[in-house]
Amino acid sequence: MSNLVRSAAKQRICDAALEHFVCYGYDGASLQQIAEMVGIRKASIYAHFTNKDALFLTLVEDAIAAANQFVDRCFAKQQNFPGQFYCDALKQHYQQALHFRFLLRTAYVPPQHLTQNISTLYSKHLTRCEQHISLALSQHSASLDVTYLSQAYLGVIDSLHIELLYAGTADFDKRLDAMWRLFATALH
Amino acid sequence: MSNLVRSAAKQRICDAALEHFVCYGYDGASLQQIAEMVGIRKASIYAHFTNKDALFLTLVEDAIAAANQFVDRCFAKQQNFPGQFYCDALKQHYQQALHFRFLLRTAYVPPQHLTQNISTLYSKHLTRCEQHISLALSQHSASLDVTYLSQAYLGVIDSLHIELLYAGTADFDKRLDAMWRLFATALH
Amino acid sequence: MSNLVRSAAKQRICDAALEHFVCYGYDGASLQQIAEMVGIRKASIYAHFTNKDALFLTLVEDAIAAANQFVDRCFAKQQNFPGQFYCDALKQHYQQALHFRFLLRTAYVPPQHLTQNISTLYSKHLTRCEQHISLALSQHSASLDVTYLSQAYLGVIDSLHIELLYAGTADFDKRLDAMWRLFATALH
Amino acid sequence: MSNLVRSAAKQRICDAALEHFVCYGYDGASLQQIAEMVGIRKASIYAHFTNKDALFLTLVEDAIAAANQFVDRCFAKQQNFPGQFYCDALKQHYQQALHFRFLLRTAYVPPQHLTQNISTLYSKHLTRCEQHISLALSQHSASLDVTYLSQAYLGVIDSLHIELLYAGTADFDKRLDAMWRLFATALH
DNA sequence: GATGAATGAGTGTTCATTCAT
DNA sequence: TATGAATGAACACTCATTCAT
Repeated sequence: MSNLVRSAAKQRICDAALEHFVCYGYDGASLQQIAEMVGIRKASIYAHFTNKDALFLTLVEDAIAAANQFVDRCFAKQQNFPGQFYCDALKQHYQQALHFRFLLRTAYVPPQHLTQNISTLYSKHLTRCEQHISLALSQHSASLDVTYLSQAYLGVIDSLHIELLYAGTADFDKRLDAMWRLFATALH
Repeated sequence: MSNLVRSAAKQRICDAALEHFVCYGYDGASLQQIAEMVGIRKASIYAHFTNKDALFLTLVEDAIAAANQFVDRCFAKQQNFPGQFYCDALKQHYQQALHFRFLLRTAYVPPQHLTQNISTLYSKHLTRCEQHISLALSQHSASLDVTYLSQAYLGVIDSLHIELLYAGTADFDKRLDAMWRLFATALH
Repeated sequence: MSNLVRSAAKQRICDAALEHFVCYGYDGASLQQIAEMVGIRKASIYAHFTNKDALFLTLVEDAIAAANQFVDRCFAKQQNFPGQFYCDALKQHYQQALHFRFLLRTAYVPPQHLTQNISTLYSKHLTRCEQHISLALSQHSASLDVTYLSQAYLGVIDSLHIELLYAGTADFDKRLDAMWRLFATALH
Repeated sequence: MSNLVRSAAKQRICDAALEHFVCYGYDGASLQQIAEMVGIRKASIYAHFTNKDALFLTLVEDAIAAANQFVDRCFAKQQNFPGQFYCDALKQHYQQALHFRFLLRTAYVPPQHLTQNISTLYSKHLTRCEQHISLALSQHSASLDVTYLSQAYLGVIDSLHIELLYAGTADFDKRLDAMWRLFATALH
């Protein structure tokens, strides 16, 4: 949001850092190794970010922004059932979007000293998801219990997220089928 | 499994370490601080555990064992619907059992170099959960689609876990109501 | 001496650096912070000074020049007793002239690798002070032991300097009264 | 005061650090170089001191304690004039006692962030000096203006200190003669 | 079983300085 | 004249681990 334009060098640092943080988490990550991935010296990172926290939080903000865009795009599509497109798109999204993997592990298990910041950012994303599903449900059928179903949908989403986070895409389809069948049943 | 009996000193280290790991995770934790919590010197930890990994994995095994006991006990109870007791007990369990919090964050976001070990241990717990719910479902009604509902139940559980991990117990009841209503609907 | 005229930017750097060095000393000072005070980038300092040493020594020279001017002006005044005006003016001078504070701490405790340079510069100032007081003493009364009293006067000055350096102006009057009474007694 | 006994290794660190700090000051000093002087690794210093500040402040406390002992011993001696022995002993003390050199530069020009601590410690030493000279003066002659002469004596001391700090022992005798003659004159 | 002392490797971070622009 | 980016060197400090006692 703040940095619409990012220098090539800065972006390369972000890309490398994202990959590294996905792998090792905040505490397990090392600026030295990130610098090596980029092909620069560790000190050069500080020409672009004031410290490790700033770099990490930049990635969090990026990931949140991308997550917002993703959910917006999914709910903008024409779909048979409320929220179906998002669920169906999750698997491919997880495989392609590194920042999504980053966001999952970071939102659920943030570094202790950044818990507050990250929670504030992520909760906004959750609210946006809730608004999307609420609207879609109310448009789908006037007789639905929107409050209950919205909560249930968010629970379904979390369930799919965890499947990806814990097991990757291997058994995702099975989980998706089960959870969606659960949700679709409740829609009738 | 290996240590049925544990010296008082060793147990005190485990207790402190558990609390510390829950707070900071494997990489963010420091043996120095754990020793301080116990009131011993850092080097003394090595009189009980060969290294940080061994201490951590001991806690993982403890947590898994406790999780197994917990799920066993829950499914041993008389219950109206399959798996209902476990869901209802989660909130209090989370508040009381530190090893449960530990297990959640550790299973979903393990330290990179222990991913394999932890996954192996946790997947056995998952299998046990699956067996419990499968049995309960088949005993509840012969006409149920056990395979589907078991998967759905595991998804529901994950959803509740994440609610606890991310938001604690604050909004847990809302999530529990929604997810259980979803599941109960599918039982009919 | 070298730069009779100084660009506005260069002078602003000098002003900020002086304040910063007064506060933190050579080793404790950071060009980064000095640049921030001026509102420029760190690299821009190098458009005006070849390095940190050059900047620092420029300030030393400035401070010495100002100290010379100050002692010259003081001894040019009509005064009841030799050197009295300088002593009386010290307190206000310390409060107003940052370069005086800078000179005190720098002359007495210089950075190790510049000790020689600074000592050379400052000793010239000391000699000038000695000449002033010697002349004033010999003009005051032909019967005075000028050599002894000059040395004593320099000692009195150092004593007042240290009072300012260590305790600021809080208890300066008390020290000034005592030292001047000592010196005045010796004049009779 | 707190550590009556100090392990040999810890004392060797103190000795090396004292010498290094005398030479380079707090900000100019490096734990790496101190460790090299001792013949240990940098990290080993932290087995004895929690950080650089703690090491430095230990030396300050040592130096203050030694300064207190020194002034006590000097004023315990039989002397012709109040405070004469201390003044006469300063030169040799400066040559022999590294902690005295350390105390001079540290008390007059302390590292910014420790100014408060050091000032508190040093001012107690100043008070002790003042009490010594006050007592000696009042015992020397009932007709003396003890308040004025005590202040003057402290000024004389500062003057001698600065001579040592700035010029070492080279011209000390000249300064001592002049200042003491000044003070002795005032005693009559 | 516990610890004081030590250490090699590593941390994030700051430093003064350079250089192409 | 100014600066964005980079860098080698150094910084204080923490890490898990070892070992003699």
